Amino acid sequence: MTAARKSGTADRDDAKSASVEDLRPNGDAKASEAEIIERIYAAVMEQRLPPGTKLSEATLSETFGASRMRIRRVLLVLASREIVQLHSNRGAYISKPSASEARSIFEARRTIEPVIIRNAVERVTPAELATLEKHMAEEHKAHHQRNRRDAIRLSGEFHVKLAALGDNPVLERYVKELVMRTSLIIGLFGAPGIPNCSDHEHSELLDAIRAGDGNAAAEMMMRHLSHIEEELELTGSHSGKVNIKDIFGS
Amino acid sequence: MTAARKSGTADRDDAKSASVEDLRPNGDAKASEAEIIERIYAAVMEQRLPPGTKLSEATLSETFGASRMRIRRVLLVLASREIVQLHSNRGAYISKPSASEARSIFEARRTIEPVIIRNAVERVTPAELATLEKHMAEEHKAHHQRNRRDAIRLSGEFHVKLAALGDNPVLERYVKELVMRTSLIIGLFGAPGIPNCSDHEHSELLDAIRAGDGNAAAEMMMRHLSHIEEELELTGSHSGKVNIKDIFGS
DNA sequence: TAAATTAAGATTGTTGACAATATTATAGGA
DNA sequence: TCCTATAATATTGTCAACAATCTTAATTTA
Repeated sequence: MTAARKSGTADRDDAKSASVEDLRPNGDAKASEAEIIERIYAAVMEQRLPPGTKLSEATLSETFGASRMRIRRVLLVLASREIVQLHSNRGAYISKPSASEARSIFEARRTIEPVIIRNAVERVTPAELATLEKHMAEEHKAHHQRNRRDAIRLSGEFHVKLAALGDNPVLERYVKELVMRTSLIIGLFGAPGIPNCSDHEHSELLDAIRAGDGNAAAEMMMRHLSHIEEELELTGSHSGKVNIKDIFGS
Repeated sequence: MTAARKSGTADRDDAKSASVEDLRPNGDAKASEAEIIERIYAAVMEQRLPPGTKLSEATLSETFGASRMRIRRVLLVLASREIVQLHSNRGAYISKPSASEARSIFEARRTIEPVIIRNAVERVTPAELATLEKHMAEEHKAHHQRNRRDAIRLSGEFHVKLAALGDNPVLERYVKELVMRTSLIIGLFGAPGIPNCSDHEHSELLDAIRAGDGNAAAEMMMRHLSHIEEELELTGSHSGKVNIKDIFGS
């Protein structure tokens, strides 16, 4: 398995350093299907499972103490959410969104999230706002401590938590999926050093919500998402090179 | 099975008249997984499978000549799209969206579809426009011939075909799912006689596209979706009565 | 008669073994 | 030495039988 790195094709195989065992230090207790999905979600959000990582049934089965059939179902669900890609007779791999898909995903987010935050402004309770503020504090902390993993995860979760306040389960689900896929995109197209989602902008979003200004909040969200996209390198040429640097450069 | 109708609880059990065999006159040739899903999609779109219909594995297995395992996978995919609902140990049923879910779905459509049609206006080719016009002619015809099933299906498909022109596979997929669920909503909350999606408004949408006026198209789409929602009876009280009348009243 | 209990039947959930395919390792030839 | 062909291994796909659960029918009891 280690020898596979030597081939320098660069387009096809990467993300072989990461393995499924990274899902947790020791996972042996049998987990429910939803729990397994949630753990894989978390691993993707923290970029512990980079795009292209193979998820073999046997390994997952061991890791989670679940039968192969159950793993199979999990993989099918993840595939239907476009988090993993199923290759016939070849197994399941963490999705590698193309630059084109990335653009579609960001357009989708710019379409949906401003509407959600506008609803959230109207409906948010002081308690919910406090929760968001607490979340942002953690985010800030992780960012300053150079805790990359937590920072990435929390940054994404902020959008998911916000979406939960929009009182629309349908759009909420879409945002959750899109945030997840954005995490993959950042792994593929994000510059290594640069923070992908500045918590300062999250702070401004909260300001607008606190002020009860739906329009400002929606506009800020739009800008925020555009900024994230702009910091990526979606210019067609490379397709799977950047993240290799990322892996070795950290 | 026929005796089950006698119970008059009205909230729980309905849609027992429709059965899985309605999926096609005679389906025996073995179909691929995607084909099975597509056929069930079509049946839902034409309201041949009303909300609440049970999809038993054995019957589906026979109907499509597929093994039970394959049927199981199909049902899982449909469940992940929220077209069917899986009850543990009790089987799969065509989803019955609540009034609240219905409102969320329409809000989602009003969020997404105007953006898509705006993109479509910019990109549409004469050939694609001709296809849409042809589609609308069929729709018109079915409507005038009082061909309820085709009218319903074509009306939904119009939105799906339009979404395909938006050059955003992500949003396109969401629209497809939402249109499907809208079909279920109309089955549950739609008034029996009234047409649910006047083809005249589709015609106006095409006019705006033809004129290259993105704003007008987007606004028209917004109005159109609002009209569809307004023609439903989403006022909380009833939950599964209207469609019984629908079934018997036609 | 109606409600509750029990038994029979049908449906779903799960397991393990087997078949088909892909991947890797080995051997042979230019 | 490098490339090709072949064999061995590992992984995924499928099936059929079994277990668990729910639904329905029959039976009993108040």
